[in-house]
Amino acid sequence: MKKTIFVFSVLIVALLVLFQLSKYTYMSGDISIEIIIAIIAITFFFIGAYLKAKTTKKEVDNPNQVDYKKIEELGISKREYEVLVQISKGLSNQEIAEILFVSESTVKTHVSNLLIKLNAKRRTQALQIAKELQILAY
Amino acid sequence: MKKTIFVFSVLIVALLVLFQLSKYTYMSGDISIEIIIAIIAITFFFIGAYLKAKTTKKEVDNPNQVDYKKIEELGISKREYEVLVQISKGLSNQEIAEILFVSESTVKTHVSNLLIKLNAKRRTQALQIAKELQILAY
DNA sequence: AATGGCCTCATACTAAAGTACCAAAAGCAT
DNA sequence: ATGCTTTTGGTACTTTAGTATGAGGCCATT
Repeated sequence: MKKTIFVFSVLIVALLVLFQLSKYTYMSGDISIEIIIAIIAITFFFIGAYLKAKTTKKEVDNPNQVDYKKIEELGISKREYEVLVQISKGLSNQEIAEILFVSESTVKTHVSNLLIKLNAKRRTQALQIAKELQILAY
Repeated sequence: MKKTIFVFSVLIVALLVLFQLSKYTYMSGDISIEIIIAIIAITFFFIGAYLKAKTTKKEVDNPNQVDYKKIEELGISKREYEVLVQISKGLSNQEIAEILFVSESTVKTHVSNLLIKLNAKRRTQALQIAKELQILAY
């Protein structure tokens, strides 16, 4: 909200500056009216594009971002989360073990803890729940 | 591409029209220069916003849609796809069997065929590949 | 120094998942 | 009607996945 007010304030100031500038340059006869209008058009074209990008950015990013607070809330540890990420890549416990340089037993332990914390019965269900909770990026 | 050319053509024409309009109205003295500039600013502000929205829309929609052509290309049947959808919901073979009113054996057959067609070793990998191929919605 | 949380690993299970192979019924297009 | 694909289902088997339990090491906090 504060940002919105700031942006619009800047916009209004810019508009007023352009008014004065246009008057001055037109009076002095240095620059033709066409160029002034062109500059204004281009300027506001990019301002419009920029603001639209800003407002839509959150909608675009939101479903693709990880809610780290929720991970903490669920009591999921760093290592457990790493395992979860590997599961989402479709890897087996053995493959995850090799990537994380631990034994398959360790991976199984992490997976079991994950299933409990995510209240899931299977790893596929864990993935679905994790995505619903925005814990995993797509 | 064709759209882009069309849009920019319209933009240039609009700009030229505004040039002439500004000249005429300024000469006749009906409207002050400030109002002309304001109109141009507002107009191009919205044009910029509109174009930005157009270009980002595809990026937003794209990752959330199903590519049915690709499903056909892979030779995945209706029933097999139904099973794939249930897998993505985190269900077990037994649960899928109950939902689709078939035996667990049938589900296993479908899953095996799916894994071959998606070139996956596990159901979790099948999910990852399916999402990469945009066969599954998020 | 003791406590608690995390990571590690092992053993011994049980439960799913997945493979291979076969086969019959159903739906569909020529 | 005759192929063709899909769907269905079974048996027998192997491989992963997941549970339960215990235990040692590490590290930060108290």
